[in-house]
Amino acid sequence: MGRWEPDAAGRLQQAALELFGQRGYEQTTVAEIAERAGLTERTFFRHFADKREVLFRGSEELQRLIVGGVDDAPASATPIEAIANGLRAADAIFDAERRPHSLKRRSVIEANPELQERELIKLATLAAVLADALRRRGVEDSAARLTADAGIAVFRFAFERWQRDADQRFEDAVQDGVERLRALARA
Amino acid sequence: MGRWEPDAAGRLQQAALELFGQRGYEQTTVAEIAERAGLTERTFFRHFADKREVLFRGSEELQRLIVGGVDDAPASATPIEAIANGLRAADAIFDAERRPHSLKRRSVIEANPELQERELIKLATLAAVLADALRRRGVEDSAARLTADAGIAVFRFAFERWQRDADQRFEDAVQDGVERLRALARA
DNA sequence: AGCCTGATGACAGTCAATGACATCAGCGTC
DNA sequence: GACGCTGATGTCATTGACTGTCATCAGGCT
Repeated sequence: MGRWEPDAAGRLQQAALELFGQRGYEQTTVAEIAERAGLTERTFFRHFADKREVLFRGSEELQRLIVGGVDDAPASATPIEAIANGLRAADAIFDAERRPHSLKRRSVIEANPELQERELIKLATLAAVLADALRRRGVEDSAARLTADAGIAVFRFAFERWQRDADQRFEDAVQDGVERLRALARA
Repeated sequence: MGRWEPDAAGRLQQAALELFGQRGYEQTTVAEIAERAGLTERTFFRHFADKREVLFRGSEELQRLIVGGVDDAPASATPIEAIANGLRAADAIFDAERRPHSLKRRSVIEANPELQERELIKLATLAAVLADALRRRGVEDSAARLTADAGIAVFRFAFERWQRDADQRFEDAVQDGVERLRALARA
């Protein structure tokens, strides 16, 4: 056993989510979060760049997973199919166990514009790396950007469905989202 | 003549833009901006909700203008045509005179993630009110949202073109953007 | 045993943001 | 023309996010 309790970042995230849920984001100070996690305020800022980031822990991993899924798509896949393949890979993260945590997180973010800003820039970053992944597959630049943006729309659709329906698999929600997008494009 | 120099908000915005351009956004304090404008820090926060907002002055007016243009579109216009009509109305704001200011502003925002976050949420808000405007025209909900998002893509395209080419009229850039979108949807 | 490393604590400092109260030119009112 | 009201501003105090710097110290390496 180590010198300190393990998983400091995880404890901070858990403490933050609980306090944000109880008192609200703005009414919770970083010092309070740190105290609940058995750490100091200074240590909080060693694990997270700012107060908001504690709610976006793991977003880099999600991004890696999705981009990896795009890269792994067969060469024969069309751009939107490659994106769908990437999004389906996120199924490994969005499992049933994670749902309660995800729902709490969502309600905190929805109650706070500052946090929505952060969420938007995370999605914009994801769009940018998805476009890069498509370009690596030989997709022309503007088509890559547009398809990546459409992929984000599908992601949001699927994520919302997965959160709403208890027994909706994320993978299937992605599939439905892509089909729905195709229908809209046809109309 | 009034008791104070006129247009306090405008002076603050001008001072902020100059200082951000010289020293950078983070290296400039609100007190410095206020001092250059001949005001106090406290007064800055009476005109702007936070330090970032000083760079987004007039975004409500832009929004009103665009939504007004959508509302004014003939009933026979398709959703995307109505959106285009709205975006063209922004031509009244994006004139040649405004370009230098707009370019400085852009370079400041591009250098700072915090400011990009704010820009993203402004665009998301615009998308939301555009979708509302379409629903008022009787467009079904999900189509309204999708078309509004597409409209934002056209806005970004047109804005970028208008900033790059000195003698590109914003109105024309919008038209090109819509045509380009149509071509992509056809492919 | 001695040294190094990396995660943490302690402490001081800056600056964004807010609340409370004071000021005072210009305005209309009587 | 004094009188009081209004609204934009100034002054002061405070909180809390974030940063820089140095100290601490268990565990691993030699």
